[in-house]
Amino acid sequence: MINWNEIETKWRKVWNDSKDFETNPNEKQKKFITVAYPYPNSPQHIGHGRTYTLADVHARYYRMKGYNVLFPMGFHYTGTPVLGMAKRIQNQEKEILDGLRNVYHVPEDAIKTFVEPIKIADYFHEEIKSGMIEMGYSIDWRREFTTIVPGYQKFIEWQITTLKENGRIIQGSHPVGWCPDDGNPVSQHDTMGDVEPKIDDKNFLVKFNFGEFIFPVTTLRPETIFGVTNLWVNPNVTYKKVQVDDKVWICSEACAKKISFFEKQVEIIGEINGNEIVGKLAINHDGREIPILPADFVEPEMGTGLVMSVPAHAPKDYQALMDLKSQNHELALKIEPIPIISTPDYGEFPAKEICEKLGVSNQTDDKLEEATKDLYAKEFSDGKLNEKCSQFNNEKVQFGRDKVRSYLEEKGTLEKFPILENAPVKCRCGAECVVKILNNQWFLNYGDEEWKNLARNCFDEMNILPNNIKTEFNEVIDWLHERACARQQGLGTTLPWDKDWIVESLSDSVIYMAYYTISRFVNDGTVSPDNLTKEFFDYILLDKGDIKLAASTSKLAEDIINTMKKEFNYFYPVDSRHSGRDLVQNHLSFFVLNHVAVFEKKLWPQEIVVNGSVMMDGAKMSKSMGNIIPLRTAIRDHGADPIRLAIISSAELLQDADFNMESVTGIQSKLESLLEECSRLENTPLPELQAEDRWILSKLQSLIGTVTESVEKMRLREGLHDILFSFESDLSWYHKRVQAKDRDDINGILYKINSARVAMLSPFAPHIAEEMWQKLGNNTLASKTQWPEFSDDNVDATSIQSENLLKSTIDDIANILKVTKITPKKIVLYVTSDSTKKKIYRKMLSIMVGGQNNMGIVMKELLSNPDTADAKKMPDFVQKTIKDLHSESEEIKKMKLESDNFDEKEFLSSELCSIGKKEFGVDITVFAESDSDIYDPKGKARHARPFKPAILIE
RNA sequence: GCGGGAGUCGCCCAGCCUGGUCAAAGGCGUAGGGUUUAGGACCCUAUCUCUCAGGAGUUCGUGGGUUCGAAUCCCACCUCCCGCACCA
Repeated sequence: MINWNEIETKWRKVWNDSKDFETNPNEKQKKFITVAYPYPNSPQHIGHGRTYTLADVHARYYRMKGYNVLFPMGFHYTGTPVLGMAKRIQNQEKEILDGLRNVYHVPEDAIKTFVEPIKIADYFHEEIKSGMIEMGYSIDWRREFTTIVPGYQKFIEWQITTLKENGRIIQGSHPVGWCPDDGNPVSQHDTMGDVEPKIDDKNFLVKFNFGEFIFPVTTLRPETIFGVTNLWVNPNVTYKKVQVDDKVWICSEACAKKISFFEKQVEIIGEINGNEIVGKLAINHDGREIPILPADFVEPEMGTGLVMSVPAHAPKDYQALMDLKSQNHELALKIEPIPIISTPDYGEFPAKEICEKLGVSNQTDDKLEEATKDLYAKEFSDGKLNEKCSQFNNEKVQFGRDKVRSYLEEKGTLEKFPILENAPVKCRCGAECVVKILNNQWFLNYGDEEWKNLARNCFDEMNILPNNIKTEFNEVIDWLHERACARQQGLGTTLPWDKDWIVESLSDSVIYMAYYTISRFVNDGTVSPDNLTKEFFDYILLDKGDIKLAASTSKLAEDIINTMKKEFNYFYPVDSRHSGRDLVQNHLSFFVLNHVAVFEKKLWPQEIVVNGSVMMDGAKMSKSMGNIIPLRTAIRDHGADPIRLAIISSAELLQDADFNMESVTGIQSKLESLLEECSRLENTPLPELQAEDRWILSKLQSLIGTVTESVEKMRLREGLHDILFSFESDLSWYHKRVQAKDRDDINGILYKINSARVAMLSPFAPHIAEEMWQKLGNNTLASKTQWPEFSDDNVDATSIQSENLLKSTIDDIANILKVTKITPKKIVLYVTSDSTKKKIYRKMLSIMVGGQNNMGIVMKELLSNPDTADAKKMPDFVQKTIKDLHSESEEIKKMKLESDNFDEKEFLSSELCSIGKKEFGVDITVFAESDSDIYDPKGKARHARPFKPAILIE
């Protein structure tokens, strides 16, 4: 049994002592690899470990390739979650305390300090950092920071100011979930049951004129304004007369309350009964008179408590109208639905059709919900507005809706009426949350086409791994619009020009990688945060202004400024940014958008690597399921390397990785046996190479080639599999061959093979690879050795073909034995020696190497050449050979064509006899077709073809 | 609705990017054998169908297409999973 922790601690100390991962600029080419930093409100679990592990493998690989690799890390303190946690801890809420004690195993005296939000972040910061160190991540810790240290805040102030100066920030209003009691915005962490308040801002308020009053209704479908036949009011409800700014609205009391949060002056000044309104007329946007009718389905809590009626397209409206008609309601009898949308699968009156189809009985029928949902979806996706919609005639509903919306907005008859989609949402204080429209909010104007185009430009030239996620990025860029970049609470940096606001957490984490390049100077005291002025950053990061200005405002010596500037210029741009796929829609896209908004093109990011999440035994990890394994626990129990490999080997980049114990133990035993093997091997000279030696060394070359390619493309699962598992089958064939010959001189060859394997394993499993490397007798570090180079020269084409011949011949013999079920007494092989056949074979190779395999064409070619014209006499041979070659890969065909003919008879007699005897227990004799002493009682010899010996078994 | 991903030989899952070496790796299960006092663990062999000479047939969600050739490329359809914001 390996003591993983002991080995790992040992090698971590060696790395640490030699400061291998502390990276400063030098004459070598650089790679700047970064991962999205963690938010420290819980310990990291195996899932978090994935992104960091992938990035670490990447970093370690490039280090071995000879690059000067910078792999830094920071901690994202910005935001509100720890605030909510602290509040809950202060309230002694059992749920969170239990979680801290039982799931996260936080010591009691630490929990006591958690009433202070920063203490929570500090605790988990250290916890996460320790885990990263224990995982063996090759991070330059000298550059570490949190996002609330003064230096970083200076940087963020500079960033946000620069964005504002560049015209990227605008001001406007937007809706948030809001606790009326606390007077604060609420997010997931502030609500009971941790529900995210979801705001539907596709809901609109449309105003009708009603005498001196406004008669407001809400709708999700503003385009249906053209099909309104009447309005609905609940006759049993007492409505309020409400002074809203300079107008008086009639609406429900609930509505009055809602709009009071929409930045309006709201005052209830009177009452009016629903039935008082019934039968009266209101005026729509273009002056048409619309009668007001009674309906029971109208709920005062919904919207404004008033409804507009579009009976042609809204099943509820249709049914309510029918109900009234059946009561011979005088006004209702005069009303006919006005169809305004034509939809393929429906006739003129879709609402009527669907109500009749579902057999709706009256306006309180539950089936109406389904009918409404179906019809809305169908009309949205397939419907077109008709001529009743005047200038919007022929627009598809999905586009027309927005046009109608802005048309009405301009007329002043429509405004936004955002609602809480998942209401009721309760704040932790117990109050029911509402939607509040915040005015004067600051936005990053991601909707700006010119900005989007810069981002598209950047994406086009960037390497995105895996490549198929590129379309998703394009989608996100298309779809992004203004995004709030400031909040009123939480940790972070205040807006320099508006101290009421704090820079929002997703906006202060977009170009901070630049800060890594200079943070070590702040950390070691060379400069203090006060020195980091706007002019200083302008000069260092944007090459704006000049050294004199930077020096005078920052009060720093010019040579210090120049050193820092050089360091930034050396490491920037970011060569690779790693992150989980959940950040595609926000962080990674913002990362690009902000880079293109701040930096010139040569400093734009070069690559993004996106990975999927981690499942636990096939299930999603979650606290409630109790299947979260803290990373540090896992390291302690199983070792860092086995966990790294289990994460890497279970899925390709974008797929969800499944973590399970079997794979961990499987990997442990694999590593253990490799370690044992390494301990047995010594660096002895290579023996004189035999066929199988040349073959396995060729295979090693292709292993190096494929693993290198895999790692370059971050297909780490594939690469790791090739190193650890796929190559095993080649090795076992090699051992079979060697054993059949009773050889004991292969130590040097195995040493060479395993040295390459261990070196390639090093980025994946760095600790155990060092141990193996040492056991192989090296006194250098595996992590500092050169990545094995693929070399074409070491690929022996002949040995690959001959080994294939050997295997296929053995397969053929086994196949015959299986089918015939005879017990062999004697096996005889006949190889072709016919020079005509060989000539034809080579000629066919040359014809077929381009992909040609049409019998007619091949034959024509053969006959046109006098050397191979004899093919006419052996069409059977030609046909079978086409089949043989047809199933060979292009690569092998080329190899065969390029290499000289080798002597099949000699090879098979010397190589097949030993291994064949072992396999089948009888002697194998090999004849050439033309041998004078040939033993061929059944006339099999003539069937022999190149690389396809004829076989006789007795 | 919009967007993304997936559907493979009893099950899980690779292969698809870069078409031919694919009846298709690996694991599980199943069957036979070995080892073991027994159990377990381990090792070997077999595992789509047919076939007493290395062969043939039918398979990779469904239906088309491109190609000499398709699990792999293109189109359509069906089914399942995930994300849709001011939150890290």
